Amino acid sequence: MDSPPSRKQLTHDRIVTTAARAIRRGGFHGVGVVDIMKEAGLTHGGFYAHFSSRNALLVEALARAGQEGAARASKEIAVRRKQGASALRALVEYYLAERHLGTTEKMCAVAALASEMPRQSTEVREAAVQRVRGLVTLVEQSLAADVPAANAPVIASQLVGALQLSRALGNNAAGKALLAASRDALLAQYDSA
Amino acid sequence: MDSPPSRKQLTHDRIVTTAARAIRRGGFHGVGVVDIMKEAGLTHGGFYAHFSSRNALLVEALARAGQEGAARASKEIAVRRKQGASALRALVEYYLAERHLGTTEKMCAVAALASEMPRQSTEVREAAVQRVRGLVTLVEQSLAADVPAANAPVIASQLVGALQLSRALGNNAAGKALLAASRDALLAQYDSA
DNA sequence: TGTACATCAGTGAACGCGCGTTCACTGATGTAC
DNA sequence: TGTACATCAGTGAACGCGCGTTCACTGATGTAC
Repeated sequence: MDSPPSRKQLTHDRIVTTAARAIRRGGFHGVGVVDIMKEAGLTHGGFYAHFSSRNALLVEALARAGQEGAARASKEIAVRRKQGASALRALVEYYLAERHLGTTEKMCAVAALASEMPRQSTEVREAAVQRVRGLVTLVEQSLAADVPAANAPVIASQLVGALQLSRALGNNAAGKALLAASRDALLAQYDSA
Repeated sequence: MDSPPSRKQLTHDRIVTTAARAIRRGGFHGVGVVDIMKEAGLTHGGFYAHFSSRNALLVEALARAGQEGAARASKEIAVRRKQGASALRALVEYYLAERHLGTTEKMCAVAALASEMPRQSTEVREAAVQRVRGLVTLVEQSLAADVPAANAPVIASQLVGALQLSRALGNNAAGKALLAASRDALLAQYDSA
């Protein structure tokens, strides 16, 4: 069924992957068509053979950022689980790791973009809603059996809020302290172990 | 000591107030010099008699947004306290009110701008840190005597995260449900009453 | 109290620049015979 | 297997537009005498 991807599909993919990182790094407004094409090793002229508009790229980039973020989270959670952590502890310690104070481009799109989401076009906002849902699902899957699933959206909010506020404080003692305090609070409340 | 404000000071103030609302409505990138001046009833040419750059306005606007937000919060909290709510309940019910799903321009600058803060210039980021600190202080002042002040940053994160995620979900049932769940979770944990 | 002048806040045209978008073209890939 | 042609992905120059910023000017305010 899957024919091997054409050259064009490969290029399209590369542009989307590049954009998925660029928006998490620089925000929706932060990187332009020219920069993304350059970063993907192309000239900007070919852009509209792949996307009907910049907006269309943003939609695809958000979806890609979600896939990448989920895949990375699963991997990192698996590593921590093998070391004996509960699923929730694994998620919390991964998500609120100090490393994420400085790097946003490979992390959660929701944490990177949340406050800009309501200001986007309809299509981008719809893609953003899917990202929020995806994050909530990820949390849900990490809850211990005795924690009701209804807590997942609240925990997701806490994760996002904590990462954003600590990033706003900076990659320094203040930021790290807030991360640590948030990890402790979440684990004390929801980690039965 | 305070001489009456000059005409120029009054105009300056009006521009800053306009900008403080504009950035919460449209984000740091969302509104330009021309729009802000127009909204303040002026032409854009006079801008640089008041500010050395757009960036300098952003710094002042953030500070103003903080003052306005704090004043509004105090007022709203006082109203709820008079009706018998605890300080924390008053804060939580004010901050996570459904009304704030649709309106950002008079609400908390941190919730409106958090994910954009790390991408700003040094001066704007410094002003942003002050806004985060201000929010934490507001929370701290609302904690019951038996709740350690160390919880304030975590609670602030939860407030910001919940408001942002529910705004991202939209001004609809999904958004309202997340707000309500977050209010309940915060009050169950920290409101001793 | 009235006039002459200096100061000053705000105007509006203009600038350079970067953005999203378009398009005629090129050079490579693939197909027909 | 080789040649002739069609298809197609990507190039690079150009566009209109809006942005932040500059500046010569105007009209109002305030001061000196």
